[in-house]
Amino acid sequence: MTRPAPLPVADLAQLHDKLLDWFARTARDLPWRRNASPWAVMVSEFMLQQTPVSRVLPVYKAWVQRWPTPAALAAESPGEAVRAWGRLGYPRRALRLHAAATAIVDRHGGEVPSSLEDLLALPGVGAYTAAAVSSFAFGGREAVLDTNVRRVFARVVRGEQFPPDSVTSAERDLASGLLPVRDAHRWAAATMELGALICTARSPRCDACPVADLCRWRAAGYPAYDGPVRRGQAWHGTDRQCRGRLMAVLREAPGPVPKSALDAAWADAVQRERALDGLVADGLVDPLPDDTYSLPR
DNA sequence: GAGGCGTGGTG
DNA sequence: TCACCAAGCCT
Repeated sequence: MTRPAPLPVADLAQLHDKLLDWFARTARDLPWRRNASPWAVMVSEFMLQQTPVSRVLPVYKAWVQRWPTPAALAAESPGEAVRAWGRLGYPRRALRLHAAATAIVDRHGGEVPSSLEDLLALPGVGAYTAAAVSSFAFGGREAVLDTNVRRVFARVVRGEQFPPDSVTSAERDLASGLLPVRDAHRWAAATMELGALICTARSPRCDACPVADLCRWRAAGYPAYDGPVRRGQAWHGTDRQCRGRLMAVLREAPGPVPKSALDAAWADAVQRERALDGLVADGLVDPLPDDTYSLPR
């Protein structure tokens, strides 16, 4: 695998200046960017994992109003967190955010920790979220590698349409090497914003791109992605769809539901039982002694 | 490391 | 229409 030549220092300086300037002029006014507390930033990052901004906005606002601190969330049942998660998807995130709040109260006196190590030790916090909270909540200088940043760097620096399937050490090294000495947290937000709004996966708006003149993918004539075929996520008829139906029944009920209510949500009994067992194993559903089911208490 | 895990907007 | 895609994490 040949590596692209490193970006000349002059080009790197231009990249920094142009992108930071573009971001300063055009950044979206998102609530978690408006002097939000570290906890609010963490809530937004959990919600934004694999979920678009537009769908996160209303749920985020309700959450930070209802649970303005880790202690406030930790004082509730995990089931309330799952219910308030609504239709954001991946409800295990709600469970993990609740567990993270509890850990923050237990281990950090109720204050979101600022070190990468402490953040990574929290449930539901991986490499991306730890770096994002460090950067956006505390102004830390960390390489923030999300799907947007990876695509931007693949194109602008490596000259390729898409990054590899999973994060490589080469990508981490590249991202670290590109970090500006100052304003690294703005750089992180700017590269994410460029990927989200301009350098998009399907139809990039190169005419509006502030660094189009530096982009190696553009200079190379937009060569098509040359790598393994990426598998789409199956959905119709899968256990995931079934789990979603069962969770919807539980979310919408005010309390425990009879087994019959779950049975009515999915026809295939074998698959339904398997999915329900999985939800119980995940801690998303509590089977009660009277043969009813509820969100975890 | 590959696969499982929700949901809805979009080209 | 219907795959594809979206600020990943965990096992």
